Amino acid sequence: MEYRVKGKDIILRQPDFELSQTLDCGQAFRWADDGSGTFSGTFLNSPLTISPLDKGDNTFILHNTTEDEFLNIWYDYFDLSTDYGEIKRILSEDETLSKACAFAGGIRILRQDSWEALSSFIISQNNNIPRIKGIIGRLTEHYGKYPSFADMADETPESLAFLRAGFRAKYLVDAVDKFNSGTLTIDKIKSASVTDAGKMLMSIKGVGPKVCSCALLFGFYRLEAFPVDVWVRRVLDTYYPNGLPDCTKGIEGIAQQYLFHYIRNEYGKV
DNA sequence: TTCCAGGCGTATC
DNA sequence: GATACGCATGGA
Repeated sequence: MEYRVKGKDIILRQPDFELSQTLDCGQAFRWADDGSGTFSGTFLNSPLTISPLDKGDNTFILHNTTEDEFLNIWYDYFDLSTDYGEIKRILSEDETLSKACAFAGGIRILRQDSWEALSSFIISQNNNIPRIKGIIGRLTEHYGKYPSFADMADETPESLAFLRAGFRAKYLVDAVDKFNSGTLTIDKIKSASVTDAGKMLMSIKGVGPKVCSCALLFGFYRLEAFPVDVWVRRVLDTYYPNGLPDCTKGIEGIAQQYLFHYIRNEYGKV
């Protein structure tokens, strides 16, 4: 990772990073491509627009930000301290993963806000990505930002009807209530073992193994969490009937992202 | 019209 | 513990 300040922008050189693969691959739902490959989005209360500058040189422009904001927010959010080149070398011991890494080598795991990731993946269940984005878009438009669980304390399934989230609204309300009552806290989940953290998350109605592992991976940066959805189920059935290869140990979640992107392409449905 | 989408709760055996 | 089924919504 190298960067320099240029006026109001930051010029970033970062290999193993591709914007659409990272920002529009189903791990986050609030980044929008303007049609030219420039993405705009928000983390916590900080907005950002980021563009590819020179694909061959792995350079990007972070528009209208400061060096402080880059180092304190975006450096962590884009997981720039992690060497994905090394991770891909490790995973590429396996033939299928080697292909997946080659196909989608620009994926990075975003270090998202825990509550946003958890609530987003509650919304994601038995749903498709365009509609997930629509529901989350209505939620953020309504609140003028992504609401915290405290912001949503008075919501009921009925008051959330405007989301058109269907049966998921009551699950969102249950999550909101459990955090506002202190039955669950983000800090406790963060500091627990991955097993205990999973149990806490699955005490929420509407959070089963899949939503739980997505929340752990994308909202709590637990790289060993391995979400199994219909797509990954196809990968496992096709390539790994006897389980994941040893090279994925500890970084199953990253492997999952490469495989998820790869299999969706194989089926011609990206 | 029917099927499906980054699943899960519930009933039933 | 496994399996079947319903669930809100909307695009294909």
